[in-house]
Amino acid sequence: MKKKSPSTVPRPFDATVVKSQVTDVALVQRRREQIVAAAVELFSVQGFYRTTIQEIARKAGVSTGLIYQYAETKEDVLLLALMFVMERFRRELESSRDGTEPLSRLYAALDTYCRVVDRHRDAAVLAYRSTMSLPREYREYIKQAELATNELMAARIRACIEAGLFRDANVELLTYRLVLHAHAWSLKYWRLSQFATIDEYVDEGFDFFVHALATRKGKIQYGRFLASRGKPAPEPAATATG
Amino acid sequence: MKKKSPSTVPRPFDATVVKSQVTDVALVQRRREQIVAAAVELFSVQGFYRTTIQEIARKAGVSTGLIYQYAETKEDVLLLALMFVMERFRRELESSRDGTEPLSRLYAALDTYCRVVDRHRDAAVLAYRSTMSLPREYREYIKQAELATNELMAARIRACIEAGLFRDANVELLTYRLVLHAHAWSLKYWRLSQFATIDEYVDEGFDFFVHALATRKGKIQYGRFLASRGKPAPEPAATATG
Amino acid sequence: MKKKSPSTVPRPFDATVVKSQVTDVALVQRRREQIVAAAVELFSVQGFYRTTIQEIARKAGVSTGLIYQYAETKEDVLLLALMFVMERFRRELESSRDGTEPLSRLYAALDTYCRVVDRHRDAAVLAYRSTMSLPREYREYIKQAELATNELMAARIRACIEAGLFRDANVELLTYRLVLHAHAWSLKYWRLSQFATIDEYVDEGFDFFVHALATRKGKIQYGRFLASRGKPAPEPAATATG
Amino acid sequence: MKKKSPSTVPRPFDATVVKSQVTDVALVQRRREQIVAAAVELFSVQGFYRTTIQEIARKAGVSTGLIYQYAETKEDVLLLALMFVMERFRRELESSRDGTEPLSRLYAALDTYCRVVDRHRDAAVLAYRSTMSLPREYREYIKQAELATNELMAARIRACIEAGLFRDANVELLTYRLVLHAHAWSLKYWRLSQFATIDEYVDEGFDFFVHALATRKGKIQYGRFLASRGKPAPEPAATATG
DNA sequence: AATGAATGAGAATTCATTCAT
DNA sequence: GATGAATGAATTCTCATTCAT
Repeated sequence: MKKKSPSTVPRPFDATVVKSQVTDVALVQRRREQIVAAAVELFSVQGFYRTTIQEIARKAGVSTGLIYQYAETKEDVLLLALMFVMERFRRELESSRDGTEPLSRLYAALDTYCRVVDRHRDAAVLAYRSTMSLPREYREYIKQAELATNELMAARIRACIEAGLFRDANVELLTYRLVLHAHAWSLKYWRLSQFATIDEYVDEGFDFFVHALATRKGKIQYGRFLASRGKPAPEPAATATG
Repeated sequence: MKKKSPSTVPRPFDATVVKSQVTDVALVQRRREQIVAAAVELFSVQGFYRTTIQEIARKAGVSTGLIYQYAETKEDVLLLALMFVMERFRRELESSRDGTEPLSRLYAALDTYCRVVDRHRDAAVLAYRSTMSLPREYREYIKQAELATNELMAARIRACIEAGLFRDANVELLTYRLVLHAHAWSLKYWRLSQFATIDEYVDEGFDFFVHALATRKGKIQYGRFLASRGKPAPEPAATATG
Repeated sequence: MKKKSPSTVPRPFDATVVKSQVTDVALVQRRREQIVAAAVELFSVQGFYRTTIQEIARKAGVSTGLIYQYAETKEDVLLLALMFVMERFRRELESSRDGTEPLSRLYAALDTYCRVVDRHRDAAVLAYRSTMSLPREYREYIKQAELATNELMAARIRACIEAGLFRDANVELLTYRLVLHAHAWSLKYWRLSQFATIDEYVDEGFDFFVHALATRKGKIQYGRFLASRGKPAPEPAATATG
Repeated sequence: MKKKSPSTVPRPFDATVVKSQVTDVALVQRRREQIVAAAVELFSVQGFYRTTIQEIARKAGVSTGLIYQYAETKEDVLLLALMFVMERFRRELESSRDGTEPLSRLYAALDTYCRVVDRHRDAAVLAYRSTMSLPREYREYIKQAELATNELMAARIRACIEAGLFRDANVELLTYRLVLHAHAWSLKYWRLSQFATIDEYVDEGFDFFVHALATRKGKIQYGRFLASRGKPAPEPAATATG
């Protein structure tokens, strides 16, 4: 899923941590995509343990034996599936449209994250449910991948603080606040979707976040941001503080 | 765990939805406690599928056959275990010390919730990981139980709004915000615990929440609240808005 | 197969080295006999790897699962089978009729050994073929059992030397000479049986052994021994030396 | 390994009984040597069933597909391996230095045999362990090869008898006695090597054999033989008969 | 001729569930 | 009511063999 790094330390999303008996790199890539696509779908719907290798093979249109040429154990397939899911999240997040204004850039990140989660709700839940099914050592890869993804969000929060839009606070905790806002959409979709569309959910979350953190300067900027989106401008709470 | 309800609609935490071959109510209660205690521990550590009925029996000090006198399937045991966990959460939450000032009461609820989660981190994660292992019909029970518990939190948020301390907002979404703040402590403990103690985590979360929602009146009240706890009073953000 | 020894060091033929999930000692004994009887027959005819647990179960008249209640792995079943075979050899050897004259006693031992091997030729070959299929640690048990059995033979050789009937020599090597004489009957039965009956094979082997080792006194005694069996007395070779 | 015989009855060591898809005789010879060398080593160490065709291919530096161009089944590879082992034994035995004195010639044969076995202990054991893994029809080839090899030993025993050095006896049984003496060194190496070096083992075996069979003339000759080797001349037992 | 990816039948092992005692 | 031995369907993983390139 990534070209082999010359470094010997496996990086997040580096699928080479799973050994393959097949040597042709391009083929490995292609076959694993095939297998993982089937696996993600089945794992997401049925869970890891209720899904058999036979089912994955059938859905992927290959033989059971073939799967074991590209992964050593069923847990390996899970790891590849989780890596694939997280890699997709990170890639889509990375490509989120990039303005220059810190507040818009943060909004864009949250918006993208929530929409990716919304589009792949099953897959997002999968990560929560199945990490425990991995061998302990594999879980570290997943954690590293999570941290790497979080960093994309953290950088934008930091930019807001540095621009004097947000008061100083623990960026790590703030990051998890936003990340979990996105995740929660999949984890508690059955309930949250009764009260908000994904659009509203994103806006509400961002609004809440800004209200809690914005400096005076930040609030002004937020007003402009809302106006630029054709929104009713300064929110009640903002005025309540004035 | 509750006397049988005459109604045919099972209520949250009503363990009678799981059928038992044994008729003696008190005995059923006692035996199930024994079984569930073992199950919760094993499920929490190993997950549902990695845990066998034989193991549960051994740890509970009973025979495998006995378990099937008090539950019809392994999934039943999981349901009982999850109900037990959620019931414990609800009970502890219900008993959280009850002042009269709405802000303190809300703080107390969040504080209690976070501490229960902290004390039973494995069990808290269990609910996230294992719900999918339940038959679809059983999941409804769990959702109902979750909603019932959430209501305890929702009521206190509502009180703050009604007292004019918080601006008006969607209480359901706000509730999940606080609930997930508590849950996140177990879900992401490996990371969050690097940046905060449980004490700090609770305070930071509450502070964030109040900042985002408090009216002018609410802010004043919050200042008093902090003072009463011997805290440096108005937080930076509060002053930033002044 | 033996009552549990109070000692913690497992002794040869001590079947308790194989763990059983069933606790009832008598039942374990009975079931294992059932399983091992089937296993020995199948292993002997088809070899270890060509025999499946399913086949053993079917022939033993039990379910496949049951076998795994009494042995942890297929290799365990092999160990039990080999132990059973060696134990039977040792038991039959131990009970070989016991005269007082050293030479007759040695003859009786060789005779018994060869006849046991003859009666269970397949089983005897099994020990040679299948020891390598055992985990390395298990092979030690088999070696110990072999040594324990050999000792029965060694003692009788030693008695002949002490009685001045045999010249002094390395008893260990001599023991293997006789033991292999017996084993060879099963290993090379296809050929040896073309040239001798089991009766002739035993006599020829003993005669050869005595000729190679007997002192003058030993030869006289051997003549008496042959006479007592109604044999033509002093053999050609004996006279050839006179 | 031999030119094809016009006869339809395959002769021992005739590798053409195994069909090859490749027609170039020299190439078949070369490739099979490559494959068999790897196979013998792996079979010897791990046994037939624990060794995979893939492993053999890897060790031989060829592809798995190639092996199936030179052998039709895995059993074919085993047959080739066993033939190779026995052929090597026979060849080395055949080339054992050839004096004129019958006793020395017999000694040379035993000595050579034991040393070949010692040098290739694993391979020697392989023949015992794996013959059963062959299809019934193939076992005949192995038996024929064994007989052909034995004949080299038998001829020398016969020479001793014809020279009046040994008393008359069943040459077939005597041959197996010597052959098994050599084989035992590999079969029971773990024990025998505790009591003798290979040098001592050969001498002890020959001495035992001569003592059991030598006529008066043979004993004199044996004394000379020992002297020629710088040994203490007539052994105790020899004098005991004088 | 050589390669090595693909196949799929087969085997060991597990474990929820039953049931005779 | 309690026990725990027995069952056998289900699942993961292996590997001899084939075949397109």
